[in-house]
Amino acid sequence: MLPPAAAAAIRATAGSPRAVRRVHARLLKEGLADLLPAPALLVSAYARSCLLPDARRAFDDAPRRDLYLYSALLAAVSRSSAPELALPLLRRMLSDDALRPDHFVLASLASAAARLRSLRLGRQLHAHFVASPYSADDVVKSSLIDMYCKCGVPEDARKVFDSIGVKNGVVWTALVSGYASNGCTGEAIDLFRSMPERGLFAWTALISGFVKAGNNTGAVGLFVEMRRDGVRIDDAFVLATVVGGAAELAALVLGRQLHGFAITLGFLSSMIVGNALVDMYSKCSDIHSAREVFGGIIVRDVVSWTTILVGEAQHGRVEEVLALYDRMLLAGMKPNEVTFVGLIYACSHAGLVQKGRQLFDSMKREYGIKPGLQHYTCYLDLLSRSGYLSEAEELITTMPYEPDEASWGALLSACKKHNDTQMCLRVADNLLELRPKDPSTYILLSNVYAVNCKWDSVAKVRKIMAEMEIRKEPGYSWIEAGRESRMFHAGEVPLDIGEEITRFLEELVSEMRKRGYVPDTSSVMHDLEENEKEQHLFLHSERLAVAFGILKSPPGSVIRVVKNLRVCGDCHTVMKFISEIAQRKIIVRDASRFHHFEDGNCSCSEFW
DNA sequence: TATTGGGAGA
Repeated sequence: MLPPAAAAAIRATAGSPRAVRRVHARLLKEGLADLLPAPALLVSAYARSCLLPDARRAFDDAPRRDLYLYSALLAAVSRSSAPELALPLLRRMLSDDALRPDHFVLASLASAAARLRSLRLGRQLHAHFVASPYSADDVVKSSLIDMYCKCGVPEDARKVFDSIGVKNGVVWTALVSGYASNGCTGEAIDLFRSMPERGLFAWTALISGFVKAGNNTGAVGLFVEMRRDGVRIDDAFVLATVVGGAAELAALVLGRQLHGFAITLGFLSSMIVGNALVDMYSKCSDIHSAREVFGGIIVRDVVSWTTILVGEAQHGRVEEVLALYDRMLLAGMKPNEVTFVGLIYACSHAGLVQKGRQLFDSMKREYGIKPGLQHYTCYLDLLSRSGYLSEAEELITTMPYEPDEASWGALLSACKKHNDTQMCLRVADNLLELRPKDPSTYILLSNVYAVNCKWDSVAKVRKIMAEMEIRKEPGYSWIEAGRESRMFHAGEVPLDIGEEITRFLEELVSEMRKRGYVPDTSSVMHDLEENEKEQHLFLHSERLAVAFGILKSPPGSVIRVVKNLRVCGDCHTVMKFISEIAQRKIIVRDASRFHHFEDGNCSCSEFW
């Protein structure tokens, strides 16, 4: 038996990699490392220090594999970034060591199934659990509740919930969060209100569920209510969550208020709040404040670095992105798969083919990260945008993933841009076969076929659109004016100030024409006369919003607009003209990136 | 000896 003092020493290492290694070395030297329960304790200690490879090694070095050892490693694996590794471990446990899973093992496996979103595995575990001697265990039940919610079937979670006699806080919050994140707002609120005690944990679960379901306005409202209720904010999770909601809403005024609030509560140096604020400022087009907050985070992790890096990338600041990456490596930080999405994306939007190629290679070679479909799509975009069309086509057919709508779409826009007619038609046919979901893809396809006079294909595209009842999602844009935000819909002139806006836009257009503006109506899908098409463009929502902004804000201030779709080519041109004529900096966040318009130019260098 | 719920990046 391991002396109690030695067991206590292992437990006391609490998340410090150096301490675990030191204690492990001492145990080896004193010949205690194999005494039970040292192996299981070491596995857990390594796992708590985020040293999964070391935990695995400790597992492999153990003289005997028992349930304790398995449950320690399974708990670590199911919490890790690769929960799928729990499955081979389970098979090994069942066949090589002939061990039956107990409630500890079942709880961890259910949590792995939740993270893998594997309803099949989850249901199998549930069946096994019900037939096992542990079928009354509430910890496994809370894990199953979470699994059903994460797999999108909160009604099944409810059945497990109802089977629990005395419910603790974990059980309640698991289901509240599950209802909310699946968009079952009413159920979430009802359950929340019927909780015997509503602590910070429950509020955080509810609010984060709202944010996950995209109900950001609701989340902010709940946060206000929580404050009114006088709930003490002991930890920073809820702030990070609600700041994330403000980021999605692009609500800069609200975001600034939350920032001030974080300072008041003393969470300014908190990493998770800092990370959320960096993302919020970046999504609210205020990249300067994002940089400032990033500079103030004392202990930065890979998420902090990746957040600011992706922010700079979306704002088109390639030099900053590459400089940040160097600083990140110098600081000893290991980039992950998200970091590489940001890096390759930045290179793609700046046409840095060699640099992007080098990064794509180093991801696998130096960091052992297997490129995902998203990486291939970014890389494909980089090659094809920069004119390496045949290499891109070769890549799309040889890459280890089935190309999706985004991959073919990227290739199609590129060969359209580079006027490779034959390839355009080949790619378009492939894309059409996928029966894309995104209406803008059909617009692109229809344009490509129309330009090449493939009228039968144009007809086919239109027929599919009609069949699938695909209509282009209506465009809308919003802009913050004072404390509230104002929304503009394409083609709809607001009653109160519409006249003022249209008059102003007309003035702008006539000045633009003097400077050489010719409307580009190729993005208008409808069968209309040319002047009617121009009228359509004239009322695109971002123009209404920008005109409103210029009219209603102090001269010289920055105009920030958010749009739900991508800006069309013509609006992009118009924004450049307006920034020059009105002498205003205009920042538009569209569905894919940011455009900073200033003195007739855009930060995206025509890459979007 | 171990197990469950809320958090930040695409």
